[in-house]
Amino acid sequence: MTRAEENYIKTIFHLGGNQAQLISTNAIAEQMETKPSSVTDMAKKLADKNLLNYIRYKGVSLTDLGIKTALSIIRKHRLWEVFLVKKLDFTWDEVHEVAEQLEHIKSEKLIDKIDELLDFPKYDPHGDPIPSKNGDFQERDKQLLSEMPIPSSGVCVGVKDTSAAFLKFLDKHHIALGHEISIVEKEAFDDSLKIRIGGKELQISNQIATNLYVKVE
Amino acid sequence: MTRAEENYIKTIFHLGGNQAQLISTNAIAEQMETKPSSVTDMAKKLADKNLLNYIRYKGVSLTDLGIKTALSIIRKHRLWEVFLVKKLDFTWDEVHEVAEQLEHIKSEKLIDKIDELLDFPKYDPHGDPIPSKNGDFQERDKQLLSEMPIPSSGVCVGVKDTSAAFLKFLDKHHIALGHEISIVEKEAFDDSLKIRIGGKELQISNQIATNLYVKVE
DNA sequence: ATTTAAATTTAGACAAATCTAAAAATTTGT
DNA sequence: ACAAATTTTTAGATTTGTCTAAATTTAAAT
Repeated sequence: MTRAEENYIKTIFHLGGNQAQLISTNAIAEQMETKPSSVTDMAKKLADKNLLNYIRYKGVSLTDLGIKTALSIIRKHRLWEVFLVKKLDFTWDEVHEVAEQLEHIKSEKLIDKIDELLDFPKYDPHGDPIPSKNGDFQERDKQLLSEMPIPSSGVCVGVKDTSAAFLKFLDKHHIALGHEISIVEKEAFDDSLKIRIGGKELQISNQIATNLYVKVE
Repeated sequence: MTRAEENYIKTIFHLGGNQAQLISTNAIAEQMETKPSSVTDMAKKLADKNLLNYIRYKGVSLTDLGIKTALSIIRKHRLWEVFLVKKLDFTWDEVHEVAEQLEHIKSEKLIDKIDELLDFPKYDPHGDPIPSKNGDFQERDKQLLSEMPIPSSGVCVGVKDTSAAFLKFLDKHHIALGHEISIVEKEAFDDSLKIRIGGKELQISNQIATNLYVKVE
C-alpha cells in the first residue's frame, strides 16, 4: 500500500465509509484538499484492490478489508500521538502532523512494541479511542457540551476539533481532559455557556461548546 | 527534500562523497540497486539544488550543504536504531530496515527529543558514531580484527558488515560490542584466527575478522 | 595510436498521483 | 417533467522517479 492509498482509506473511514452509507467523491476531495477527478481515479484503483466498493456517480464505501486497513492506520496514528505526549513531552496541539507521518511506517513489531511501552493505552491525547491490534475499539459514551442539560456537569473526555488553534485556546483557559465541568447557565441569545471548571467560572461560546465532549454515564 | 533525494545523498556520503573524491554513477547505481541512467538523472537534479557537484562522465561529490544534509539523515537513522534497541528491545539485526523508514520523518523536535530520551548516545548499536545536532562526530579509533598484531587483544567496538546474517552469527557465538577479544594465533593457510572471548576459545574465518572492529588506544 | 571495451549519458517510454477543461450523469427547482 | 445547476467522470497533460535501448565519451589493450 502506498502512502496516498493509505490516506484515502483513512479519510473515507473518518467520513463514515465504514457504515453502509456511500461517501461522495466531492466530500473526499474537499476533506483531502484535492480535486474530485483525482478521487475518482483513486477510487477505481482502490476498488480494484478490494479495499472499497465504488459505484459510478454514487460514491464509495469501505469493504471489510478497507475497514480493517483503516483501523490499522488509525491505531498507529493514535498510538504515536500518545507516545509523543507521554514519552517526548509534546503538547496535544503538536502531535497531529508528526503522527501523520509516523502512521505510515511499516513494521508490525514496531507499533506493537510502542503499544507495550505505553502500557496499552485506550485513548489518544484528544480522547479518541485507540483500536486494538485485532481492530476493535469501544467509542466512549460521550456528549457534546452544547447538548448537555442545564444545569448539569460531567468530566471532559474529548475534543471534536483537534486544530492547534482550538487546543491552544483550551490550554489557555486550563481546560483539559479529565477535568470536571459544570454547566451553570445558557445564554439564549447566542447559546454561549457559563461553565465552572477548576473552581472558576468561565463564559464559553457555542463554537467552543460544540467541540468539547463530556462523559455520560 | 523527497525520500528518493535523501536516499541518494545518504548513499553518496557512505561511498565517500564527502571527501574530494568523485563517486561514479555506476558505483551509486550498484549500491542503490538501480540503473546508472537513473543516477544520472538524479545527479542533475541534486546538482541544481546545490547538494552535490556533478561533472559529466566523471561522477559526483557532495557540497557542504550535501554533507550537512547527509549527516542529518545519518543522525536520524542511528538515533532511531538506538531507540529501537534501548527502548523497544529490538535486536541489532532487526533495526536497520525500520530505521530506513524512520530516518525520513520530518520533525526537528522529534529527533531532538528522541536524542534526549536516549541521553544523547554517541554510538549506534553497531558501533557507528552518531553525528551531533550541529553535524560533527568523532569516528572512533578502531581497527579491523584482521589487521591486529598477533598476539594482541582489544575491546570489540563495531561491525563493518551490518547484515542480519552476520549479526546473528555474532550473537550465536556470544560476540557483542564491549567484549574483550584476544587474538591467540593466525592460521597462515586461510588467515583464520583463533581468538579468546568470554573465557572460551573460538576459531573464526578471515571473513569474520575483516568485519569486526576493535578499539585501539 | 588505433581499436576495443567499459562506463556514462541521452532519448524516449512508463507508472503513480495529480491537475485542468470538457463531457456526461444526477439532482434540484419550478 | 424538464430546464438549470450541481456533481461526477473522462480525456489529456504534468511531475517524479524509474526503465530500456541507443549514442557518446572515456579508459584499456595491443
